[in-house]
Amino acid sequence: MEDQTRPRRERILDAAEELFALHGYDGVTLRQIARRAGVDVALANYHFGRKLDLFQAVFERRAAFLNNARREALHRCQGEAGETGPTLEQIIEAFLRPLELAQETGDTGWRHYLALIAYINNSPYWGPKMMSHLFDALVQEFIEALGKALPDARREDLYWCYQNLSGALTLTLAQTRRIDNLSGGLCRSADLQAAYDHMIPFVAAGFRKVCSSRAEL
Amino acid sequence: MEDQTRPRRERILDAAEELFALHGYDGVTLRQIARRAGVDVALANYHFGRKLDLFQAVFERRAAFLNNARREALHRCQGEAGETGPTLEQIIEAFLRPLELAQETGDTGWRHYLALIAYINNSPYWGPKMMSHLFDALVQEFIEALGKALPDARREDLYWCYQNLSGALTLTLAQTRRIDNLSGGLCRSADLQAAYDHMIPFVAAGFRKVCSSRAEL
DNA sequence: CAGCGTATTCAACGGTTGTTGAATTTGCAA
DNA sequence: TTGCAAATTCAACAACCGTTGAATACGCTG
Repeated sequence: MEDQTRPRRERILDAAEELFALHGYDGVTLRQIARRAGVDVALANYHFGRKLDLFQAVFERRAAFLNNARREALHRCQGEAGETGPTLEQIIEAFLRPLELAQETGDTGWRHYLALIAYINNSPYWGPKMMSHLFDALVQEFIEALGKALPDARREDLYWCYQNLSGALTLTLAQTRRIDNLSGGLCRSADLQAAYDHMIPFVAAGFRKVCSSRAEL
Repeated sequence: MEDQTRPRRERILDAAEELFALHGYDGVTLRQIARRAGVDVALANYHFGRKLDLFQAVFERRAAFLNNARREALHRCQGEAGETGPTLEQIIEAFLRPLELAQETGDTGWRHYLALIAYINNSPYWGPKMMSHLFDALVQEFIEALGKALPDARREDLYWCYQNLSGALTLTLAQTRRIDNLSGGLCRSADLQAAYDHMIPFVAAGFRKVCSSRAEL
């Protein structure tokens, strides 16, 4: 059920990550988590304290790594672009590809982790409590870069476009397999390369349309 | 807390709708719902049976009305367009505007209902169980229409673009107020007209970019 | 092997959950 | 008013929840 050689503390995080991503915070029991980790119930409390602290520990385990990967991708494309700055597509690519890479790792934990991010980002309850603490600084950096690539954009238009990007990304991270059913098997949620290969030009075209000079809405 | 003149059965649905939208299925107690409705716990079971049946009753109450409104909007723009068929923007408008209209009603129940739709659409657990039953027929009609407006589009590209549209819409329906914080008050989640006025050209440009003739990804 | 701190389990607690059957109230027809 | 069915409440059930303190096992240093 779970790799019995890993340290128990990690196994609890793994199990919590997966189950929280699938059923949400209230849909999962500490006893379910413990059973999946092959561990006694009380051990979760011993290592993490209250249930809510375990929930947050799951986020913090991978947050720094993920933010660094995305920030480095942005800085790299900025460095390569030089004076003129990177193109819209390059910025969006820097924002999205690190996620695809993480999802395609052998470590399935990343898939669960990003599905969990999708869960809180879409939740009116958790979203305000957790998203800004985790991602605000990084997102503002990207919006800054997008503004330079679209010099005529109004500030508010950039934020609305970012919300559209964030929503499209969130649904892909959630891995609901809805597109599998809808397309009759023609598209598969698990085909992440196809997902991002379609998302990047889609989103870039949207930004350009809405944020180009003197665009009338 | 809740309009005491409405029939109790409706008040239970109202309370369930609002609380489920905010906290999800497992995050809400039948006792919380009953208290909010000003009613005894057992009454929910009397009217709806198990908790899961109440959950589904919430969806079915407004599903037919919503699907009819969107289908009529599509048929209307198809009728007006005549031979050539409606433009991409007109189809997307028919898909989205009925939602904006519902959200802007005095009836706040619609806002909660659509936030609940966002919750299940983004959930790996509920999505497959509920979305296709509720919306598949309607969505296929829209994809059909989109395919006619983009005659060179490959079938799979249409579905991937629809997923991007669905994601952007879902995050807006969820009403998480994240954009309010992120933009420092410049944009407000509650400003639905601004949300849809930005979403429609954004999405239309994305479809065109990805689905136009011989586009290379 | 002794000793000691950490990791893990055991057993139990008070509180809450969904659900139910019986009792009570309500609304309306005869 | 009586009678009867639908609506609503009351009281209680077994099951499960998160959490805790004490007891046990483990892993290391001396």
